[in-house]
Amino acid sequence: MQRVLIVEDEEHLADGLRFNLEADGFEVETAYDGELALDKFFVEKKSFDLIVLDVMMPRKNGFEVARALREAENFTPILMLTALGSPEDVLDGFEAGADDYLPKPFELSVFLARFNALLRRREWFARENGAAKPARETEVLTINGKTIDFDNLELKSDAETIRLTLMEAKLLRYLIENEGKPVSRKTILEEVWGLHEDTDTRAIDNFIVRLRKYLEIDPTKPQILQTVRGVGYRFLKTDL
Amino acid sequence: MQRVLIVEDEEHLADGLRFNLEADGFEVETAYDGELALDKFFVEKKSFDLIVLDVMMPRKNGFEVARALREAENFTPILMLTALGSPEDVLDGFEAGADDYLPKPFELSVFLARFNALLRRREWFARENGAAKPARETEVLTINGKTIDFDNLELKSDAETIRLTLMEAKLLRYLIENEGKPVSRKTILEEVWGLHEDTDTRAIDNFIVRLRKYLEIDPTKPQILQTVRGVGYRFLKTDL
DNA sequence: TTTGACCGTCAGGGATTAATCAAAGTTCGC
DNA sequence: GCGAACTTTGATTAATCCCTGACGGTCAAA
Repeated sequence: MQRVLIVEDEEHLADGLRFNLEADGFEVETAYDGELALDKFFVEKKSFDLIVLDVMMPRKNGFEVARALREAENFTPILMLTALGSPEDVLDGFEAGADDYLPKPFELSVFLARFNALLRRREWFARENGAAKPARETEVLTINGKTIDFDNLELKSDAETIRLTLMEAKLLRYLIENEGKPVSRKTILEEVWGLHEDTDTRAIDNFIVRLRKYLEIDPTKPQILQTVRGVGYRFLKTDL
Repeated sequence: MQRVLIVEDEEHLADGLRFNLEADGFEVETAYDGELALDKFFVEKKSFDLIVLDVMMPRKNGFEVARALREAENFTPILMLTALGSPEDVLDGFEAGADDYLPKPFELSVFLARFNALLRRREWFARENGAAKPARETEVLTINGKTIDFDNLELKSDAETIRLTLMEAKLLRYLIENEGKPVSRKTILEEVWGLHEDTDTRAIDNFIVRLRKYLEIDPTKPQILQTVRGVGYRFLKTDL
């Protein structure tokens, strides 16, 4: 169970947040001013997964609390909560060590979204750091007995394995993503080549020819990479 | 140097952000729509420390890009940037996998604060976790009759024993860990050399040449350490 | 059937990227 | 500091991609 500390002097708001977070399965503690908050860490030696921290409080404000924690090498994620919404205040918050800064009043749903985003960031960093590298999601598609593997930039059949070049892969990938839908030459140039100018080129045709040789049973009778005259091309998945 | 990807179709805004981030010492790449952004990851095999992601873009919007990345187990922090500021839109953004959500128009200073907060979060998690690295399994691999022994940095065949240098071993191990998958030069420089800058160097090539001489039956026709033009290299295990 | 727009195809060249190798630089132990 | 082992640089050569542009074929409307 994840542990959360709410530091907020408005009891009503603190209780409201506690209620909602507990409903979501969090273990919640509250502190009604900055001094009490710091005591949780430095006197009671507690630790939390996240701190919800108000700025304007008696005795020690949120900025001071955040700074004190960071100075003490405590890097618990902080979601700062305050009525001060000017850019200067926001900057102060981040500068003090906040991870997010949410001006009051706020929608509960938005609060929860930001709250959860902060928590999930930890999970994600942990996964990124590769402790567990689960089986690689190989993004594959099979056409005419050929397996398209964008992860490895290759196209395998029983007989052979063809290596796709960068442009081949980009184009094919784009067409597949728009499967069934005709895509105009102009759009392809923009999306795949990044060309926004209106150039007359046979470049696309060339790649289509090559991709057809790779994929089609009979390249002269395209089933999968169809020409849509006057428009462009379309990828059509006939089987699986 | 930290690497940032800006995905934004308004060229003016993208250029402005690039200018400011580069001034702060970041290495910036831009993509002008969602498709091009995904290509950076899935085709060019690049990696970034942070993504600045616009929502409203042609062809593939920011929500879709974010979802696609998270589904592919890519957990690069995302700072979402958009004109859509209603609570529903914010929720959509976080639900798609964003780490922060900043409505346009925004003050540059606020953008930079949130941007930096996201990056520093990684540092902080790393510090929290100490140096918890998973124990390395001593795996022995045999290629073309040569046994690779990373423990002793040796490469044994019947005839001889080749001693691997540190860099040779690091590079080889990294390629083997990504067996079958092309790894970009940039990624190799980051993961093996620890260089985050964009240097033009032939250092990798040199080691590839050497490793090929060690491992390949015919170094002029690489079977195991293949070149993937425009991307980098890939280790391919042909037999056991 | 004619006509013009559109598409398929291919050879060749330009541009980019990689391989190679020698030489210089770096690091480390002694 | 010296020398050996290791790594990187830089210039040159080689490879490969991708685009250009021409030509011929095909399609559909008049």
